[in-house]
Amino acid sequence: MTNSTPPVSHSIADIKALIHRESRRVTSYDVASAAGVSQSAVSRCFKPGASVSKATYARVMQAAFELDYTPNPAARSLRSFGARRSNLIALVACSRWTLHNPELLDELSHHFSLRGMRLLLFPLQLEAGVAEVLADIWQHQVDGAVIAAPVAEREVAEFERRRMPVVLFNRSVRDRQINAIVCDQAGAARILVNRLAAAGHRSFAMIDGPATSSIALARRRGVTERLAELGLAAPLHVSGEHDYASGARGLREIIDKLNGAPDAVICSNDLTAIGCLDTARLELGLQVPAQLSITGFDGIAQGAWRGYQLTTLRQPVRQMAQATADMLVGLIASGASGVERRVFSAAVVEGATARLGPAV
Amino acid sequence: MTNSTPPVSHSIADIKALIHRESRRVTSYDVASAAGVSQSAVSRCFKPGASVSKATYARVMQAAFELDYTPNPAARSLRSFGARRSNLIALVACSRWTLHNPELLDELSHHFSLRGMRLLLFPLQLEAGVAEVLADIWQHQVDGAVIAAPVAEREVAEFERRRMPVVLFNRSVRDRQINAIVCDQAGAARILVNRLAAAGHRSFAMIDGPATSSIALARRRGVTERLAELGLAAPLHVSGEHDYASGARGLREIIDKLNGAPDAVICSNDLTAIGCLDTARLELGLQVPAQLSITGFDGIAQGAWRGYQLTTLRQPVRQMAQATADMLVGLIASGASGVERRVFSAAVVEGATARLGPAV
DNA sequence: TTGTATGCGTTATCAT
DNA sequence: ATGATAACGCATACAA
Repeated sequence: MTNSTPPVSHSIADIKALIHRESRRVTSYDVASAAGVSQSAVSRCFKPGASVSKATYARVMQAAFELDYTPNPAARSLRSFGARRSNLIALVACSRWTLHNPELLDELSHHFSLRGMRLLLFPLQLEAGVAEVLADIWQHQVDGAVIAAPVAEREVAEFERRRMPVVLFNRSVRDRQINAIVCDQAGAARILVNRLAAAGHRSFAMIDGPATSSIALARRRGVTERLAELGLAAPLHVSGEHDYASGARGLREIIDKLNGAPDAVICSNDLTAIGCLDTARLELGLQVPAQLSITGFDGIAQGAWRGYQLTTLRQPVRQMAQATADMLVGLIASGASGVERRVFSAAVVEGATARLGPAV
Repeated sequence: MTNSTPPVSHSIADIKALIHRESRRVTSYDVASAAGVSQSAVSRCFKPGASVSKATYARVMQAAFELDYTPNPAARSLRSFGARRSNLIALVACSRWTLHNPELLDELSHHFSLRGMRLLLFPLQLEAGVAEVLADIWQHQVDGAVIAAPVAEREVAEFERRRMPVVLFNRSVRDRQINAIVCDQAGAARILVNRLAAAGHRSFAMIDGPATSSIALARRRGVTERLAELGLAAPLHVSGEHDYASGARGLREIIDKLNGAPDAVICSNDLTAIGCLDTARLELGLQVPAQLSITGFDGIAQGAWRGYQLTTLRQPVRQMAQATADMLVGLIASGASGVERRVFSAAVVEGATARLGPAV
């Protein structure tokens, strides 16, 4: 009895040489040839739960390993109709918000990773609209999208027409119900105003965020409405861009217009608040919070730095990110179209830059 | 005379209905049918520089627009041999470094966008290796990869075998030449030491970065070697993780071990330096830079905040990011395998947290 | 369990 | 300039 190789199989070396000569990638046919089986057998070995004999499976996997074979996802997604998933999620976000919230990107990619999906980045200029990247998103055949940027009703309709699942992160669209994970900005703002008012603050100023930001809008609305309800004077609004410089510029403008400092400056985000705080203490020599209370929104890491201990409203970013991943993955898996909106609450971080009264 | 439709073309509405009924995506055949041309004609209209008549082009594009047609990239990449591009770039990076460098992500995605490529995120735990995401990278058929994380020689070999272009960002691999964009960390460290020594500092301590970080290693090496060359005592090294807390912990450990403050603490990055600075001033009541000089590395935005004005070494991140995109796109386009290494220099940011002598 | 044959949507080649 | 047709690599229905 002599040793014999399987009838049709070629040697690994020969196949590698062939592939190299033709300068192409390894295909399932190559693996089949190396393992002495048919191409469909190889395909089955890579499909979880297919019916393959132990022996065949072992031979195929061995050959696949030696040839560095990976199924071509393009061909795979081309073939299977229902399952043509790219496992790609588009993340459309304004650089500012996303990048100054390391936690967000971190947590989002983590939770999507756990489900075998990866984030494809579509960064926008500060508060630019998603319109400019829409075409690109279609091109890349993503399975779904997370949008943390201003969206118009028209654009949401586009996603719907193409049946692409979308979850809005901390954004909303006028006149349209859409899946979203949000933090109750207005509610948080109201609580903040309550506690500032309870501590005796009477004159307020606010450094706003970008005009196109629905987050900034909601924060402003919450502040303004609650102050009115409490019978306090409307706050002085100055514009800002949610960055450090806006805080410095904003405070100077406020003091200029009021001919002095108000009791409290509510900043539309933490970065602005930090800029405001530095200017108040270091440039204007104001005692914070003794002479002037300064608050932010977000709860970014820098706010907790020893020199700041910013009084702010912390959004549960990690939970929100997880909820976003959960929701989007669910939508992709089920193909469902029911609209859901999950609202999280911000928590007051007492910090040391504002005098706060007791919670009501 | 009755109204008549063109011979072969069907109405947009009919086609849309058909597609909806069969619950599938729009294909070039649909567009062809709507425009009354062949499928090849449609294909040509989407290929830049193909020969199509004005009239045909217009009709096809109109139909494509009305049907929301986008060429299927899977099918496209399946067919074209040389040009089977996914237009995807893998960005493998440690969350810490990437996320605390908004500029990096910003600039990288910007420059790749200009060339029609998008970043696919493969974030790693702090200083984890790329091994764990390798399989995922192959799966996604990216055109190339930017790696800003620790890589082993073995892993680089994998990329080479699969002929996937790679550019290392601010990293290097032992015993292997590989395309890279780097900043001369050791050189920068030497310059820093020169200027600190010139200002009279004699006793040095250093808060290191993660042991696996080649950046941290290079910085430490530069500091140590230059101090030795100048005949000064070796610095006290304490470990750190390139974060804010490490700076605070590190300084306490240094003072504990030395029974007092050294002349200068060189921190392995800005975040650490800021933590160190806050602790020195606010917890220990030290005068910086009068009693103690503190320096960082990187040149992050927060270091320039009014309260810090950190003395540091600024890496030209934007230029480096652009160079990275240039190099990787070049490698992908040419298929070349020549190894290139572009080295940038860091610039001293004088700041206000260290006494510096004149540049030599 | 295994192999054969077919189609996914596109681009490229070749006629016309 | 345009249309027919052959791949591309894989998954699957079906036959064996």
